[in-house]
Amino acid sequence: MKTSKNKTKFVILGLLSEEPLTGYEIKKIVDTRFGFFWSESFGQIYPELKRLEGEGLIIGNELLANENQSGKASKKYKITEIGRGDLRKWLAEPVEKIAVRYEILLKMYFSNNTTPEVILNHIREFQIIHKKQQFIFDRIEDELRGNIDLHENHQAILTVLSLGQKLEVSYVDWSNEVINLLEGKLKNS
Amino acid sequence: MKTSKNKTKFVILGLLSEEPLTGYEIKKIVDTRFGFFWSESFGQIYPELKRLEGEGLIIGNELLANENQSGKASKKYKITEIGRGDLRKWLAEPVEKIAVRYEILLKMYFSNNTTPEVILNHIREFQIIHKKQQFIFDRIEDELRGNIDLHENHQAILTVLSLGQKLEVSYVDWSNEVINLLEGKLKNS
DNA sequence: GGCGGCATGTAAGTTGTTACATGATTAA
DNA sequence: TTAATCATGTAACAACTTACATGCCGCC
Repeated sequence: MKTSKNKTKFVILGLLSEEPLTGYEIKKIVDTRFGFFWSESFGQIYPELKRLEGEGLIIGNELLANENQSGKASKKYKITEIGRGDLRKWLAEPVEKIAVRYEILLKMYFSNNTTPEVILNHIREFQIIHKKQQFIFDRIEDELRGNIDLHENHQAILTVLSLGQKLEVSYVDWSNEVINLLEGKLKNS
Repeated sequence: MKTSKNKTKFVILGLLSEEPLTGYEIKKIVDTRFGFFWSESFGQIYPELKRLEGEGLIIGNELLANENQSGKASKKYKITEIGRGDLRKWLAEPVEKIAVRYEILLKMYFSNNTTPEVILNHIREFQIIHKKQQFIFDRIEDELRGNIDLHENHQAILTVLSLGQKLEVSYVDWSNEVINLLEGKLKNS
């Protein structure tokens, strides 16, 4: 089974399977809810929405400027039955292996070419970012556990969040180890 | 400080900072040693080597077919002092935030649109892959700890590996949790 | 004789980012 | 009045993948 590329399509279909949305709203949801494991830009979303409408997988409904809360006309899309079919088919396809890029590990690997101080600063910065993210995730978890029926896919959201939390623990633990190691090295020199 | 894009450049400079290499060897090293946090294709490496040579950051040395172990002529590149300067400059620049794409979390998030069995199969597959990877990393660690002076950047390699190991633990733990949850759901239905 | 590994390279296509243009409303 | 938010869309570019062409050597 050949796996489908063009994941933007399925991000859109997946989000529209819950409720009708505009392109702008899709982008916002991807940024806030999927931020730690996915990203999409407007330059991908808008042309893709047009394409999917052309294929009959979604249908758009124009809203006049006075019908929504903004000053500009917008377009709310909803998924069709054909769209749901494509979504289900993709869900059953084999999962593509995770794709990651950690520039920090590249710099760590090549760290012989610079001073320990330079690397230490990077790791400290890294740790600050991930401690913050850890805090945010824990907040989100509290909120979700307090409102069990806010989303119909409540359990799925918690499961996704759970991997995010575990990864943040790994990042913070690892940076602690590296900071200790590098600080020890600096003291002995 | 604006961060440099075009990371292929620094992967090449970084690897050449240790020893002269051919394009083919660079690709092999990226695949085997950086595989879990980075990737480069031939289509990126070969044109980039040409460009870097044109800029005087590296210099290539042609080897005839009979001078190496293959049947084809090859080109060994080594880094210049200017190249080392660029590498050091990049090492001091702020680190770009990690970029990840977990298609499995997308499917998890949208799992309401399919059956628990479909998701369960994906998670089981995911777990098999990451248990294998965990085993491989532990092997590499044993090997490295047994040969302390194989590489001059020995400690850096262990540090990079350490994050890989922690991430694999997260993946395996998480998939265990999800498998238990979904199997429970299937029994109660 | 065929396959896998060594080895280089290009072309075409896809994917994704960034910047820009447009423009109304609301809050500081 | 100015910045932020809502909102859509395109153009240019940069990054990256995939397939292909070429060809020797050693092994089974």
